[in-house]
Amino acid sequence: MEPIRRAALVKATIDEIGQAGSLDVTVAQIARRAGMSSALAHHYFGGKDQIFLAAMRHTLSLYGAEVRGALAMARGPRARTEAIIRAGFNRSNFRSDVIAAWLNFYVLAQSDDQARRLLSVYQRRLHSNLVFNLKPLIGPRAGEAAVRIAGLIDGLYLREALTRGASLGDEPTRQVLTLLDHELKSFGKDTAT
Amino acid sequence: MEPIRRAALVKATIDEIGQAGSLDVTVAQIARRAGMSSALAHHYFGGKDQIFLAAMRHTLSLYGAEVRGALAMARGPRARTEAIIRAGFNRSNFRSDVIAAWLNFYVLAQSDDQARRLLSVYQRRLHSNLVFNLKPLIGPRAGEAAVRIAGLIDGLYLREALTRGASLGDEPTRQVLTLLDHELKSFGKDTAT
DNA sequence: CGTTTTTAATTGACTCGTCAATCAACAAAA
DNA sequence: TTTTGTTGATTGACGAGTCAATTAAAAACG
Repeated sequence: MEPIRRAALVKATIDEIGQAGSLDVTVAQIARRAGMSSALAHHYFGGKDQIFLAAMRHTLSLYGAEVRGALAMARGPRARTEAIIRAGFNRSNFRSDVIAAWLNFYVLAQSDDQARRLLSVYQRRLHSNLVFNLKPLIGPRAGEAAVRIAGLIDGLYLREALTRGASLGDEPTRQVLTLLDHELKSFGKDTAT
Repeated sequence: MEPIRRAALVKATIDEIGQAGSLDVTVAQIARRAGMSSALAHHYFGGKDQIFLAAMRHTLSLYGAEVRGALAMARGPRARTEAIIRAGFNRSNFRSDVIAAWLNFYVLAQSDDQARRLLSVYQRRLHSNLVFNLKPLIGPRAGEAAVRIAGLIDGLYLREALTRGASLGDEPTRQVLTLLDHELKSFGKDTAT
């Protein structure tokens, strides 16, 4: 029973946060949505914070899986870089519950050490994935280029996530791919330090 | 008295949110920090939400003033673009209370219409400031370039804001300026479409 | 100028609701 | 009968918002 209940609670937590837009949801709401009493939620998770963290971990691990999946499909460094970029702007990342999870994750990361560590794991993974695939293309400039590409992914995701109604799909992806082209073309031009 | 009290409450709200990292602060806490009773806070603002919105507006208007100030100092489109970029990474924007304000602002913008509108005003202002100054430099490509520059500003700000300890100052600025160089240099290269 | 009336500022005490967490008790499987 | 799953009821604390009552300032009046 335990794993089933835990999974149901995690799912319910994500849904509830998505609907509220914030972490301001009660254990009772979560438990009700998961079809059990609030006492049981406490029994399995110990407290509200732990439920939240489990839900965050779950959302992040889904994103990680997506990136890994996209990477597995692509052949060659250029295609793999593109795959990483496209994964970030997948439709699934713009479901309102996923958006809510990320934004509240950022808020939480200010004060909660576990959240910050979790976040930095995913940031580092994105960065090193980019560097690994950019290196064969542009060599030592891969590091800096990766910072820009990752930054642009984050920034455009944020804008897109907060602009209701105007989400026309792959415009952000196009923008990042254009940046990628810039980075590739300008390779070797001014190698001054 | 009224304007003084309102200002004190706004200030106290920003400080309190900064310390908590979230909007999870009580009216009583805010009022105490502002040196008055919670009843008075309700008297002047009507409710918690309105206090929050006033605090957000205040933070955002400070940022707006900063950008305007930086713009006034700069001569020529290139320098003005640079000024906008530098303003975004000003030390003042990385005070913990300002970071907290922005992150919680994003969270609020998901569900609160006033917050979303306020946010989009500032996004549009940034965008049109960039376009206006990029146009003399790169013509019709200014629009797309502005999206990328603004996106990178947002993304790198986010990273920097959430990376405690590793804030070494002007690295994000450098990255965005490098992007700006890319955008300027690649003008006219592939004018396809 | 002194007195009365009006208005603004201010609060302590209170209401009503909510919520996290606990626990004792019940059910059901092993 | 021991372990696991489950809940209703309860507790203790806290918090937003209200209100009647108090003081202080200002305006109107004679």
